[in-house]
Amino acid sequence: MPKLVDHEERRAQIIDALLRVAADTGLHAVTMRSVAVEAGISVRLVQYYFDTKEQLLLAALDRLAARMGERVRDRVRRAGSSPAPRDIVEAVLLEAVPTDEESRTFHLVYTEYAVLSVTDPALGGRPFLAAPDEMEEFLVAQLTTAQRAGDADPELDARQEAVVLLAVSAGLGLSVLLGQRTAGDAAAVLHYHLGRLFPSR
Amino acid sequence: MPKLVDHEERRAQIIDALLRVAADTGLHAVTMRSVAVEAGISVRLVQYYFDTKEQLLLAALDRLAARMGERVRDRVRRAGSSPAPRDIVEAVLLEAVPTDEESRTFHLVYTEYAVLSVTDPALGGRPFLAAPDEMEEFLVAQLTTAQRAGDADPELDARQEAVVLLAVSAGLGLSVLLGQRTAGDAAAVLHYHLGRLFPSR
DNA sequence: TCTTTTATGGTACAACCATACCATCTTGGT
DNA sequence: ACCAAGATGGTATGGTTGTACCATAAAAGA
Repeated sequence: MPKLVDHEERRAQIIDALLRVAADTGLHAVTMRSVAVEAGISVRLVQYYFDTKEQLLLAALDRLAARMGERVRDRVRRAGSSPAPRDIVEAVLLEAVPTDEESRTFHLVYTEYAVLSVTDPALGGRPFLAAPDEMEEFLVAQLTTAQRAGDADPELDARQEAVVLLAVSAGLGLSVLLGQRTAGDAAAVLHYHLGRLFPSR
Repeated sequence: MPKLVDHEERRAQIIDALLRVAADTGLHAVTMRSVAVEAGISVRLVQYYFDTKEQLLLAALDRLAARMGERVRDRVRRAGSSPAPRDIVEAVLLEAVPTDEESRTFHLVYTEYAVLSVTDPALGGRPFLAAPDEMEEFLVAQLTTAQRAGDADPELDARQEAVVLLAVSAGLGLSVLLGQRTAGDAAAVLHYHLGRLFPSR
């Protein structure tokens, strides 16, 4: 065997190029050529590591979803020393608001994929379903914990409130992406809403 | 002068064809040819009524935004006989949840445009800004009215709550579009949340 | 009836796209 | 030292897209 190239590393490098292209010229501008140019390699190589464009797009989506999962888990872990449900919930939901550049890229491209999946059958079953469901269960658990601990009104319907929380963070994140609101404003609104859910005492 | 053709009607017919194509094969599948086929006319005619593709897309976006404005105003008018702010707010926000097929088409295509506008400079300034701002002011007004009438907790920050409402309805609408939730569920969640904002007594 | 304007069809063209194919280095094993 | 296999470059091909161009039918005004 010849040259020794780490395939996974190469693939990651190409996918990162794709994400950069998608983030600043749109998912529709992602072509074999544009990705190759952005990655600084030849088109042939993109073909070599991802046989077809569809496979390239699917691989990029997988990486995106995995990376976003990591980011959320990191947030939970970092806020995990103080086990107050309110802090955990706020940390997790804040991940939906694009603050740093990486976050913005991820959410923009992810949203582009999500919208595309509505009409493109090839993206049909993808992780657009699983992740939100997990998240909903997680939020329900946190809310009921808080209720039992007396940190949240026991009259609340935890499941409905969880769905509201998910919708709020998605809506705020989208408005930030569209440039209607700054990330700071969105974070403040989220903070306010959580303040109503978890009365300080 | 010859044949007598109502230009506006023709243009509307073509734009409707575009919306149908965009709604069931995606905005990326909107091409001069696909629109012409869907409208049952020749490509040349599409060129004739909209000189360039960009102008066609912009005209379609304008029509879309206008039509959505109409729908919201209709809702307000229909719920307007009983002037309870809560009913008005619920009616308006429910418009963001795609129930009937026309509503689904509109919101899907509108969302596709909105996401596209992030990366496409030609869609830069468009109505993605104006409409939400108007809406925010409207909601603030309704909330403060309700507070003065004793129908809502005067402790609430009307502006923050308005932003939350906007985010909730956008988030719920998106989740319905993505097939994560039914329109009925989304409406129920919205109803629940409004129930918390406007205590029955 | 003739002409001028409008509405339409068809086609050609240059650019771009995904992909298939052919060739050429490079290097690990023998 | 050689060779087989992996890694890469270049190019050809068939299809699609937006748009420009050339034609013609139709009908309103003279």
